[in-house]
Amino acid sequence: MNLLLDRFPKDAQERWHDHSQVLDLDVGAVVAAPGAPMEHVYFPMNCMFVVQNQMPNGKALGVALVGREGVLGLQALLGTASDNTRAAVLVAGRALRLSAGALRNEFERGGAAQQLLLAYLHIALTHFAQAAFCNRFHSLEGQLCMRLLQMVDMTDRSDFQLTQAEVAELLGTRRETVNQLLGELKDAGIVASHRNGVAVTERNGLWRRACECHGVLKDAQHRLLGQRH
Amino acid sequence: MNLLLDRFPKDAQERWHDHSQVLDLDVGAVVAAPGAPMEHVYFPMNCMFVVQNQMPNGKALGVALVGREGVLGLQALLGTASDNTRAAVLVAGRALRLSAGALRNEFERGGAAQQLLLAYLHIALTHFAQAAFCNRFHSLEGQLCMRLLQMVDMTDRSDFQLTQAEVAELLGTRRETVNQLLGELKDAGIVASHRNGVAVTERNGLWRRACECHGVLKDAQHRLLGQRH
DNA sequence: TCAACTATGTTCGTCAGCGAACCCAATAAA
DNA sequence: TTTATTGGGTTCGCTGACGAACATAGTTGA
Repeated sequence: MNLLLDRFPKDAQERWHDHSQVLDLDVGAVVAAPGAPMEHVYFPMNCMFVVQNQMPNGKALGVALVGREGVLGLQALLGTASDNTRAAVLVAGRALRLSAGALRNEFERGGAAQQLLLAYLHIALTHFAQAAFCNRFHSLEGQLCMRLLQMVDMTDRSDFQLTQAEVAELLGTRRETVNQLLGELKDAGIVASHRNGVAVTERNGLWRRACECHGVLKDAQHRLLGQRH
Repeated sequence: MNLLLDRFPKDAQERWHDHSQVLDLDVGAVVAAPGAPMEHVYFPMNCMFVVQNQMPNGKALGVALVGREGVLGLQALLGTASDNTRAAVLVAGRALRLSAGALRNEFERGGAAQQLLLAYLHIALTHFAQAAFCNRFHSLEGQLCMRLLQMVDMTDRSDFQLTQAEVAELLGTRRETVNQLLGELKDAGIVASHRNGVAVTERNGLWRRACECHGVLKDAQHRLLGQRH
């Protein structure tokens, strides 16, 4: 059910069996917080996570979205130290949760599993670097459309339960600005927004207004993991 | 001479001996380009690199500085595929260049060397995520001061050979804006700028105007690698 | 059913940084 | 020396996004 998990060798998946559970996650659930070492990693099955960089003062910025083509929490591989990463559920659904220890053991065996994890670290680096670029050069409209597009493509849903304030935190902007932007998209017939939710009605319109990062990240996914067009 | 290299086990360093050379690098030399897989990694001894995210259209943004406390090019570990990373020499000097193959072999042995490389990957992720945050929230003045401060701290020099256009490319802005900002810093007696160069005259002034990222990145370095004050 | 809360809409002034179009000084090349 | 090139300095108008201060509408619960 998770495209990345499926690519791991069968024997690795079997070894993980006793160290993993399928969880049902609600919107807003926090699965990683600044200062708390990761004890699990999460393979989204049909849900989605936001990875944020959150500073001590509380300000946060979304730096990547993780859906069924990825995994959340590879920091667990990199040592025990914590960082400023925060992660929360953006789209409710199921995810497979695996203990950091089991992941680490598999990694240390080397082989295909290690390769795959390293490749996904490359993806993570690419996402973060692209987020930097995007925040420097791209308009908030472009960013909003790009993120919505990612959400649609990564979940095959078009209706999302999230408030304008949550979108604002994803983009690192004010709720007022999000309201403004969503208003324009609504006028253009691209989204419909009800209380506590946004529904994408015309994916193409989003695509036209989204910044180039959408394509860049899709390409990277394809190039580094050889999956999805 | 390189703080990270020093921390590798002696036997690893010996194994690397035949696969590495000390190079003298000039300002502007390009050691990594988008689309070209990394064949070496570089441990700066007294020089410094900029890591940029460069898009196909040429626009680029600096996402990290690498000095004698780090290493450039760990993508070489993550697979053969290339990404949008560009890296160039920002401060001239010496660096130890190691073949990607030798690094990879050492990594696959596991043990302390692997741990250290993974920890440094964590640093790289932190730098990138922080760059995203910084470009979203911090003024260009704050960013410029932060980068200059990093340059001073990472090289123990205070005079840098770089044009305003190069600084502009580091920050992802226009040369005119850099001119503006440097003018203000000059008026405040914090830097002196001659043709083709910027000299920091009052480090404290920089520190006062630098954005919080300076401290964040220093902390991360300390926390994740346990080195430097 | 009235109050408290949560979420959405809207407006107005302000400003950092952009884009474009310049001129001038220093250096390198002829 | 004269010319060409490279780098520094400045100006003006514009605009995306911020900050603050609101008004309104659903929703929960006492």
